[in-house]
Amino acid sequence: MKESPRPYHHGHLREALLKAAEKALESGGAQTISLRELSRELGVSHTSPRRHFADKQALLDALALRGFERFEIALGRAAAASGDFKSRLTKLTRAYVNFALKHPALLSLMFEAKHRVDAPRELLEASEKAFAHAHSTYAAGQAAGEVIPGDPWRLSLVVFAAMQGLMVLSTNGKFKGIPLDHLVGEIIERIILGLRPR
Amino acid sequence: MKESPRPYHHGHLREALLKAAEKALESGGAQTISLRELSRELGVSHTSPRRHFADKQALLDALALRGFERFEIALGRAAAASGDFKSRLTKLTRAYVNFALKHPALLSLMFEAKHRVDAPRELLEASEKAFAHAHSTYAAGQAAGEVIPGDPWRLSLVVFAAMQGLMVLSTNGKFKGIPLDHLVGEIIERIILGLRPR
DNA sequence: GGCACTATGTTGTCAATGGAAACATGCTGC
DNA sequence: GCAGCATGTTTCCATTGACAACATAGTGCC
Repeated sequence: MKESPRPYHHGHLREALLKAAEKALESGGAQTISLRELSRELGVSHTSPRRHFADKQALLDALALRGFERFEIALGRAAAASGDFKSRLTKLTRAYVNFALKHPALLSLMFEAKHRVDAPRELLEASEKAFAHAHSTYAAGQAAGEVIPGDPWRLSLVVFAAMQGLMVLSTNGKFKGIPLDHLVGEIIERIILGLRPR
Repeated sequence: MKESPRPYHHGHLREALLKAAEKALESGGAQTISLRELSRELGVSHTSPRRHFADKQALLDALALRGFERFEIALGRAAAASGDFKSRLTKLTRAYVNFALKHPALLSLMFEAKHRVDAPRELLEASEKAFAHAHSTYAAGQAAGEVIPGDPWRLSLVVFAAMQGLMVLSTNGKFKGIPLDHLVGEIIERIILGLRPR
């Protein structure tokens, strides 16, 4: 039955919808995603998405959730590197920036979804999990005496906030014509100076 | 004719639309703004907004532009304060955070609008103008020998990026239960240490 | 082996929306 | 006082998200 011209059941509709939605997201923002448009692309009827997502928002939330999962993986890989605090923090930060540059619309969607008052708990948890990698990197830095004492969450906030803000303040991956990539090192340098015990 | 039950011309429709749109924005996000809904509230026909805004996006852009203008005023007032670099930077940063906490949805809209590929030039200029206050604060700090030399734009980026990120990473005005207000001083402290000549 | 159950997709329909065109009204400058 | 223009209205259309009722197919149970 797999080869019949059009099997009644799509088979992987949920996956296919998410994939198509992400493509649409990257190429035109969350606003431009239309359930009917997606259905048309996939050759299914315009209401079939409802079997998998109660709501358009539910689809967007699912997209955000997968975003956090991939984000977590990317940060996790970077955090696993060895080296001193500075080099580890740099790796982590670059992973962050790379993700943000590769999936700008997705990242926006992720944080927007997280900030909705009725954000699903799953989403908040996925976000926590991803940022936990920063927490552990800081804790290791503290253990090695390279970082002042204090709540690692609060310390890590400084760098991540700076990176996140970097994205928002920049235009088209650049700030005043300078590629973000070049700025990462500089910013980390400044911040680490403020974190070093003295 | 001003007192007739319903004058044919509204008189301040553009202003009224912007005002109503901003109210809707603050209470439900840009998504929830509907031109027809706004028209109904104002008691005009559902197509009248088109006389003032070619497009829904045009209305949102106008909203963003006014946001940048008010933002610029707030930062300008803070930047005008006297004192040493740290106190001036703190004032500036608090102005930023206050604005962000008071108008979260507007701030998102502002940066989103600025990032659109076809963002109107006006918007970019308004954004530049607002952030120029940071530039001048840094330049003054350098002149007084309180800040390391270097392009003030790049230096100011660190603090503003951190603040902007703080907003994005926080949830409901708090980070790990700590009000953002309390974090501002801490973050500035860390960053200034990295900016101080040594 | 057959039959109910359930998951998945479809058809038909609705109200709301953004947008466009043609028209109405009233202000303003000559 | 009138011609032209700015502003608002009416009417219409295609698209959209959502809903209900129905169709199809795969699964488990006897």
